[in-house]
Amino acid sequence: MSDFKTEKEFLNSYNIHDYEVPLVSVDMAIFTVVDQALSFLAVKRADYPKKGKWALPGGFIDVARDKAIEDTARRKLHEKTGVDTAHLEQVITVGNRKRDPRGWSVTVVYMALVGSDQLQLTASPSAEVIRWVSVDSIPAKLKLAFDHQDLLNHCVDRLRSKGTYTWMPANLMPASFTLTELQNTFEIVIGSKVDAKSFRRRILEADVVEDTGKTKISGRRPAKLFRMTDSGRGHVFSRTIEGSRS
Amino acid sequence: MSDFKTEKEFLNSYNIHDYEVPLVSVDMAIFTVVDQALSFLAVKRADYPKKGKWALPGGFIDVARDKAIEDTARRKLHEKTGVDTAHLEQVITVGNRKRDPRGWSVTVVYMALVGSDQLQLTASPSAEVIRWVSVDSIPAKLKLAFDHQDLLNHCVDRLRSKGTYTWMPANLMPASFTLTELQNTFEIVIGSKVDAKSFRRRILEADVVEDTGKTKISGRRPAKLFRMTDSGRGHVFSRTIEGSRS
DNA sequence: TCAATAGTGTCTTTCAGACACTATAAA
DNA sequence: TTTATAGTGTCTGAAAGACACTATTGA
Repeated sequence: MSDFKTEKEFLNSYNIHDYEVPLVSVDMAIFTVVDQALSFLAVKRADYPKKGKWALPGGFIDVARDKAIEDTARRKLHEKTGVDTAHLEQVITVGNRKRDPRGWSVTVVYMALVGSDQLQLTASPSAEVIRWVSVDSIPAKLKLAFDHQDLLNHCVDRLRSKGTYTWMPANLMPASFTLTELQNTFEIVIGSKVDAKSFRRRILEADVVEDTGKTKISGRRPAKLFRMTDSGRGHVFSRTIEGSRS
Repeated sequence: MSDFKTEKEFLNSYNIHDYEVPLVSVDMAIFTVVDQALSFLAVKRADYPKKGKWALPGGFIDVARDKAIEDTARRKLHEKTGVDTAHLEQVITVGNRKRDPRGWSVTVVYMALVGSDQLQLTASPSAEVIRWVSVDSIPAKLKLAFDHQDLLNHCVDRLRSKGTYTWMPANLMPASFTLTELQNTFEIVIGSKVDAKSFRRRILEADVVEDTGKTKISGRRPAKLFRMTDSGRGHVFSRTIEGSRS
């Protein structure tokens, strides 16, 4: 390094373009439950590289527009789904020389959970095609570009794992829901059946839901409708729920 | 975007320096236990910006040398401590417009745990001054530059939290250790006393240590020396340990 | 009244907390 | 023989699993 006299002098002479720098992007795994299956949002790439291939939604940080990385994530989420408020969580950052043909590339991966009621898939400006895909049965045609399958797997693992000891999967629910519907969503997320009594005990004792006073009539006996409490939003249970022991 | 005919044509014309890109760095919270206190490694910055201020060790990705981000982290770890093998874990990525005076900056933060026996602080090439600092009592003179105190707090929180349900803190131990020493380290990490019987039961039933056959004579009754098992390396306990209930 | 779904009672199991106890060495 | 530290026996308590049970509706 040269020897500058002051910080100001140093900063005046500093130019990022004098250095070999990596690309930085944000990629997103946006989850919801569609037809009883945990699904993520896939987009067909409208531009090079990997034009026409399916991938996770994402893009570059707009240093003029985005104040912080999370803004980039929220912007992308809104562009694709029209949704603003949702559970948004940073999962991992992957960076290496190989993952993008344009060169050394870093991507910050976020996971978003959206309620299956609140989505209205917005056609993005670049007229990309967009669709929900079940995480367990991705058709051969939808093989994801770059290392996006790895990134997605990371997010799915995190979601499944947190599903056993946090309240997180509740963010996949609509504004009001029955406990059976909630249990069903948890089962889809963690991938195994859980006992109704244990599940209800856990939820009701944790103060994470409140009765709306309404009921839902669909099957035979009407079911009470609940909503999430604000206080429960980040709840972590003291033990994991595992499903059947045998 | 322009309309290229092929991916190759697109890539040939692509130049990262045509875009406004953020800086990308790696910062590290390197932990060990010194004098019964959880401590991290602080370095006195040898260059601008923030020359002369204390900070977390870190630096830019060397796109020529580092194949992947973790290589950058391992390189920094080795430069500062001379240690190669250690628990290394990505904690968070922070990126925003404000954190670095050079401009929009992203840092990928790693946490490393090193055994208090295996360190030999290497003077780094830029002749930085380096020292261990207790995380709970950082002297005013060592106020960290940039947002490094926030980054450190994130790492400490993660370590404390994982200390209650994983085997992670064992990576702070020397190659062999007594269960009392191990318990002591866990107590330092999680910040509360734990019951000896509960602790031993948990550890011994989890198959994460094995008897070395040797004993350590220091206090009165000699204590058995154990070592970590390889199989236990990533062990997650099924419940948290909390320390005293009252 | 029966089928189907909602919701409960209650016993067992697992593992942490509490704490009194025994064991083994040095001085 | 005392004292300090290592290490154990065993009871209690909290929360999950198992599963049989009751409740409420529509057909």
